[in-house]
Amino acid sequence: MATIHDVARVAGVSTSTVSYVLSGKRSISAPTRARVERAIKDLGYRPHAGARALASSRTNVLGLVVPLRADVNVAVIMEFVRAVVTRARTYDHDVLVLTKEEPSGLERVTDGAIVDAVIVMDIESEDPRIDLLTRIERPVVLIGVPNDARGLSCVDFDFHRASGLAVRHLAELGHREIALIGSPAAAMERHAGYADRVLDGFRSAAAEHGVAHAARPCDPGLTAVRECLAAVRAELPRMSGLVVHNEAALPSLLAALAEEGLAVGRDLSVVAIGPADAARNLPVPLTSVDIPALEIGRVAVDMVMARLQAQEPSETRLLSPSITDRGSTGPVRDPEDGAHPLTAPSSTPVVK
Amino acid sequence: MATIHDVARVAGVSTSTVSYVLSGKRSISAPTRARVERAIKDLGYRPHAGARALASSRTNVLGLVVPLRADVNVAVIMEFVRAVVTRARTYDHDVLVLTKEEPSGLERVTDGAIVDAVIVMDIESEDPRIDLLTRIERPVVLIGVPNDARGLSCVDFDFHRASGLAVRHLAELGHREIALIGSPAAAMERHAGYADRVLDGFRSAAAEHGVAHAARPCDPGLTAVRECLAAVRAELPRMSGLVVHNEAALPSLLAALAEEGLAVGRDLSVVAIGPADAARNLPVPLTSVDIPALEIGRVAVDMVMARLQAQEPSETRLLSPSITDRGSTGPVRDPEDGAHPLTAPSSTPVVK
DNA sequence: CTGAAAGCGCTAACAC
DNA sequence: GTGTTAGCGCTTTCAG
Repeated sequence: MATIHDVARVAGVSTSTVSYVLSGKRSISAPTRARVERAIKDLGYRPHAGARALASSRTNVLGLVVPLRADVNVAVIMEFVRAVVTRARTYDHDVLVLTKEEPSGLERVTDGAIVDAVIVMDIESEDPRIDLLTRIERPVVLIGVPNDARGLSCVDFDFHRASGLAVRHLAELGHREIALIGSPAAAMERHAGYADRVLDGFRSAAAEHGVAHAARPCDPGLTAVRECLAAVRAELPRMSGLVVHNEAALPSLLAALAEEGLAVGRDLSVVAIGPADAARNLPVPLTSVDIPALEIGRVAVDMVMARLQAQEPSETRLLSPSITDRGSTGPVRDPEDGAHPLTAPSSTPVVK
Repeated sequence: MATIHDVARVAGVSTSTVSYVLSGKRSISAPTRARVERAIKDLGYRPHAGARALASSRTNVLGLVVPLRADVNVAVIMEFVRAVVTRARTYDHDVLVLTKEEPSGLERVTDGAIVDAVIVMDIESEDPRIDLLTRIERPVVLIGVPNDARGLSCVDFDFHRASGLAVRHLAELGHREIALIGSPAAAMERHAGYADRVLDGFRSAAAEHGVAHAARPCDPGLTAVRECLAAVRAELPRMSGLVVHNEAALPSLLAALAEEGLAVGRDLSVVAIGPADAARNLPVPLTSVDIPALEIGRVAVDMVMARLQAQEPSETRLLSPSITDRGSTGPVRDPEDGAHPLTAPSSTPVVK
């Protein structure tokens, strides 16, 4: 590989001139610049990343801590990664992936000057890594908001308002008894972060709109979903609207409802909270509050890069939710209009 | 941050001794080693990655090219990434993610000495990147097998035998008319790689076992699935077994079959080809030929590391398929036993 | 507007 | 078994 010396020789200038042409940190006369650029092109020169990192203490690499064992969310995580990698490239940075599972991966890459800054995904309310993160002397941005951020910057989707929005949507359609089908119990306990906030938002919005409500965690299997529905109905006999924050359980939920002969959008309204394509690629497309993973990843990179270029105060940014109607919700059915869904299957037969 | 000089000073040795303690490339007396290790710990010393890379021309970073826009497969891709990152750590390497979409990401990181070697996912039969890859003067391992590997090493799941195995399973249960529900048409054309091989394996195994067969690409929606089933039945009126190589369409497929009142495993046998948890977390768990993404990723790293440590000849490794019975297949039903599924719904009513 | 040269922190000959 | 030292390729003062 050609070095900066080769370029300098071919262009008939000094190595520092080549360096400055590359960095733009001092003005270069047009003809000189042209000769240097010519030489660079001719030689196919690329600066050696290690040498550059050594001399400048900048690696142009961002560390991204990813929860690779995440039970649910695979799709969302991929979106984040995609967004972060793509956005990082616009700042001429690459992305090094660290697993949440490697105990001291963060210290390793920050102390070893492997990365310039870090983005940490999947932050829990009482995340045990916060302490360590505050000690890192490099820009850090969290995707997720812990209870006490200790001066670290965060970005996240506003899950509280997201479930509130779902509730309002149902309430405005006249639904008076609605339920939240949440993440699997295990995830709910662990990821207290967004699971908690979805639950809070659900409850306060339901109270605000004066609708009766119940919430249940749920596993992805059909049996679990059936049990979950039964439990909900025991509490809310006239339940007519569902908010589902559980990507993996959606197929089983739709199957369970179909079994009962309930037409989604007519007999029962369903709003999902999750990535848009999880809601789209189902037997019945679902109205949903889409998690803007791309946007979150983009913002995370912007924040971390801003802090790499200048000393900025820490901040927390919450992205606003919006709802996309895909037809799985509708006005509550007038009870006079026919038997109650729970009592007897609706008029839409399932067997054709 | 402490440097190797600080360590040397504190331990009362020369920097080279510290370096050799770290690398183990020459023998060090026990007491010296102990003093050095003590100093390293006390100072919290970590070698500077850039300096090390500059001096040794090894970065301890692997490049992984990921298809971030992949239409299907998100789960499989995440598994690969997880496997690669985890395995790379056992060789003290980190992983830098590149997108398949960045035009010359590979040259950039290899020419710039950002990575030591590369693993490239999602290889197509006539992959346009092959040419470029052969030009890289670093170890390269492909996940996927192109028609002409031009001396590059490859790992992949044996998709040909995988669908063959699915067919054999159905044939042995007595099914005489079976169909393949494949990837979306778009993916089938693009990813010619595994999609083609699944199709080939399906056809030759069907011919070998003397069963009538048909194959169709399919999109994930319910409408698309219904049309696909109808098309298949037009060709194979007594179709009783399905091989599905399309993760995203599974929920809709199960919904469509339920609509018709067909009980999976009884009235119709279904074998999926895909990641295990896609087959597990469905309303009806599916018997499937599981794609061993973890194993593939692991092997890819092993292969690339072997080539980093020594000059090895190129090779292609195909991982053997095996089938996991989750109850979605069963003996073909005796036609005398009742009306044919297509003619009239089976005896299992759907509305309860 | 350009050049010379001093490091950046580490590795690996080359000594002994 | 250990120390000395010459780079690795680049950035960035310091000079002009």
